Amino acid sequence: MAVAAAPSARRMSHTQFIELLRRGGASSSPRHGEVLHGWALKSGAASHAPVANSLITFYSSLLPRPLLAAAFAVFDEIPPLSRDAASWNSLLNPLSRHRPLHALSHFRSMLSSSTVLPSPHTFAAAFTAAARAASTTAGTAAHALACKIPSAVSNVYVSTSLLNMYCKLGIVSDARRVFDEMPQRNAFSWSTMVAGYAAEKCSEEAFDLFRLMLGECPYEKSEFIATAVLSAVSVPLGLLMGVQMHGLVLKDGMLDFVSVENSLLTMYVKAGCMGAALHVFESSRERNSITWSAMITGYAQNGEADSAVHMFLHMHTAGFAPTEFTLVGVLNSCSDLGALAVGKQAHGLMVKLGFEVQMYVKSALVDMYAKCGCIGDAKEGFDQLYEVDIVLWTAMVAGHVQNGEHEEALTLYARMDKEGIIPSNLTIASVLRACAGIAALEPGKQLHTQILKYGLGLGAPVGSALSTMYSKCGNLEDGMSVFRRMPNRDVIAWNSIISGFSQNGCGNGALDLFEQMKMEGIVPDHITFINILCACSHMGLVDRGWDYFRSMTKDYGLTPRLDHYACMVDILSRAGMLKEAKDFIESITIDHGTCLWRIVLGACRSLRDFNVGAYAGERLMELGTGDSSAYILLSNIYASQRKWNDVERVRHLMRLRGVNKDPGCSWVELNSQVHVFVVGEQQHPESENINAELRRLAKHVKDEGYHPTPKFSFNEELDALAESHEEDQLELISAAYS
DNA sequence: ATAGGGTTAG
Repeated sequence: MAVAAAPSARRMSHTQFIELLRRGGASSSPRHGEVLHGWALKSGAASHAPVANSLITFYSSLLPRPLLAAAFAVFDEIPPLSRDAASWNSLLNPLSRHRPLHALSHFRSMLSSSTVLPSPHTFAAAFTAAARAASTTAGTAAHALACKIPSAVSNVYVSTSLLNMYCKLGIVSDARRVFDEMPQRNAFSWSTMVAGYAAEKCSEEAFDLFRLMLGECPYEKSEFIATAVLSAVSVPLGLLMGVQMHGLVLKDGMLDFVSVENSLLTMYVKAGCMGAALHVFESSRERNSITWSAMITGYAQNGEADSAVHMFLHMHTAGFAPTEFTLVGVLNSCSDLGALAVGKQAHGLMVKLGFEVQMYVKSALVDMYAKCGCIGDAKEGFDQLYEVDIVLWTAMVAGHVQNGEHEEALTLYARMDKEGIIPSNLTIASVLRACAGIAALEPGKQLHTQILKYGLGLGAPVGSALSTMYSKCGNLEDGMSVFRRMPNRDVIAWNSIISGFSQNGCGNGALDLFEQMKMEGIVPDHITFINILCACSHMGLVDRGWDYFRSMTKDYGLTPRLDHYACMVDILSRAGMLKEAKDFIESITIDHGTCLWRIVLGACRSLRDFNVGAYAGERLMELGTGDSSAYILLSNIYASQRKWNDVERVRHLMRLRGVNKDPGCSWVELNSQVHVFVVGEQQHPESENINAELRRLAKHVKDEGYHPTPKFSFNEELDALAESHEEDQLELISAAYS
């Protein structure tokens, strides 16, 4: 190393020293500085401010990690009276980036040192520190001080830093005031202000400011401002502005920047336009891991989980290593799809790449195992953790809820509570869903008091979950009163209350609420239409059902999903329009599996329509359904027509496919004791008394004039099994005991 | 002589 040659070093001037120190830049080895540092100490040059300041800068700009401790040591070695403003500033600047709180105390020491005055550089760094430390107090104090020094606030560097500070503190109105009062602006100032709007999701302000810039100083546009505007308009309703931005960046050749392309792609993802996103993706000249992540999480978040998984595999083939974002995206999709195999593959990659330690990646993993039904694996991952954070607790609780293990979710929550873990709003929402799932009003009310205790308020998702809990417990009035008190009612909140009305037999109320929702400017989504169509089904409103079904696509651009088709089939079937239901199903182009035919078959049973019934049943046989009741219903239809060959064929098919009927089961909780009843079993110690009481009730019902519809079955045993699927339990009881 | 603003997109 030429630097270390002592004789020449001894004769070195300070200027030469600084030049040598700067030579390698940030990529120098620490050793390079240490040698020069040693010389500076020996020769006494280290007490000269310019030399020491350069050393501080050297140490603190080393990559990949600055040596802040060494920089501090150099600062401490300068005799206090020899320290100039640059000595303080050269340390303050890196601290503001890497140790913002430390930077703030360094700034205070500088102010009280009384040997130097703060310079514009000082304020630029102090504002950055306050921004990074998220300290509004320190930031506004520094701003007040800077106002006393005219040269500071008029400086474009300083005022841009101040602007950035207010943006990062989330006080965008003050940021705009700083921006408007700036004597001079450059590309940084414009993009910082727009990024501030973007962070607050002020799409229109960001877009307008960008257009203002294009008019005033088009030469200042940069890829940074383009990405900032695109990020600002990346909201569900930002598509119109987003498309205009697409035109602008295309015209300006900005798409050569992969960052701009990625932002554009993300804009389409957030607008739910995966087709357009895919188009951008496919026509991109350059891709990086962010491009892939954006597509994968985009598919995951837009409910196209299989495309997400496909994209993930495609990424792998293209030779890109997964990132934590792609893994989380693919894990979330595996959760939705129940795709355990791919999920395990992602788990393997996670371990290999060392992402497993990141809390939110691990949460996604636990969540995936929980939702794929491997609650044991989920629990294992969960229990292995040294310190479980609230996100993971919530993932586990939500996993139980998702798996239908509502009691387990409540138990886990009780454990959390006992261990003194403070729940988040998401935890509470999940536990409320568990309560709603089992109509557990008491625990639900206790959660309501906890919401008050922790001051969680009725925002998303707590308010909606609470309202749903009350409605599902049959307490529609409380559901409605929670809904009324929610500060911001989003589409989910409206969906909750609409489904509450619909499920509690208030179909008209549900439809009124739907109109009210639209008047308040809330855009209905897929779920809204499921609720509305269900309400129509309950009320037998065929024409209105069709109107809503069409409106969904025509007015809101929503593609009907299986659930919507199922609701329509249900509406037609309940109204006795079985032929229409059949034709409707056969006009559907999406894969609808077995559920639509099963609805028709069920309806044919109560409407005694054997032709459509047999037709639907045969479709189910072709599809190889594993639903035992379908075999029983079809065989009963043939039996009632005395088509014994067909009866035998269906029953043979059922045996051949190993389809078994899970016996119907119900349970009642009484004084904290759960009593279980299984069809065909007399296990309960009080069976005899219970049966006697049922016989008495059935007789009473009969005496009151209720006569159950005669069944068309020939096989009572099979029919009783099919019956246990149906809602009308009373019919079974009276048939069995009359 | 030495010290300065924004690291965007998942």
